[in-house]
Amino acid sequence: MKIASFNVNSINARLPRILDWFDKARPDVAVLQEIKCIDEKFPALEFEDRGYNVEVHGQKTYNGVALLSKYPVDDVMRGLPGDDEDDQSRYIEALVMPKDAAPVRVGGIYLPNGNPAPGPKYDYKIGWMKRLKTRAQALLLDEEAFVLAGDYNVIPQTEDVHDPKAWEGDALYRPETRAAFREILNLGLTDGLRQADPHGVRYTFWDYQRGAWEKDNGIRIDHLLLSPQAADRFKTAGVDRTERSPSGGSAGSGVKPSDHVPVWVELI
DNA sequence: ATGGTCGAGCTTCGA
Repeated sequence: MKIASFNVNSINARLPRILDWFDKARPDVAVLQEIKCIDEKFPALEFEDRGYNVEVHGQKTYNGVALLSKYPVDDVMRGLPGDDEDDQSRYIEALVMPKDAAPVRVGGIYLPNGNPAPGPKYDYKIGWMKRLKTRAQALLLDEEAFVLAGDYNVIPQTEDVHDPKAWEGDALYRPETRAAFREILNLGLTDGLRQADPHGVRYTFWDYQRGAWEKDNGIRIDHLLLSPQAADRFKTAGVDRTERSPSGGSAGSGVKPSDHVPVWVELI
């Protein structure tokens, strides 16, 4: 069972290229971030044609997440609990029920960027991370397999950034940010990409500016966190780096890439 | 050398 996460930076700006990736990668479940559209403008038919059940938590212009599953889903939750004032569409969760395997709960995450830091946007980010920790704690009590996948906007470790000095003080790399991420991991979750390749440099994002892709000036900010029951079913995980190439894809050639690439984990 | 790039939707903001 393959579970993928992809920050698409607008689903409608590069739909052919994204569909081309789906046809190649064939994830059983995918969570998408920064779809940048309301529910009604999400191209659901194109995914339903490929056999996916489509759940969307959209928003005009900014943010927006979706969860696509080849298997039936239940218990769909839109929005991260813990703050009734939060109207940003950054979280979607569902129980995925494969035919021949135990269910897996999948959470799709678009964690706030938080810049400039310090400031209100950074406070929102740290508050959101505390709410995510609370959600993870609640899910752990059920002792079921779950995967929290998405754009965490967190660079966990020094080896996850090309130039650590350049990122000092940034909301993605501040000590408080990394500590909040470690708190979530230390509940007992497994970082899927790290599990697949403990010492590998695997960036998932390259800025559009300053020739970051050409110079491989990347950062690792997209992550797949597994509950103990999901980690017991871990097979492998990876990063589809070629999707960042300007000419990547076949049906999608000529369509500009997202600034993120897909990440995925395979469970038994 | 203090620039440079995207996307949505409107002439700016967020990343």
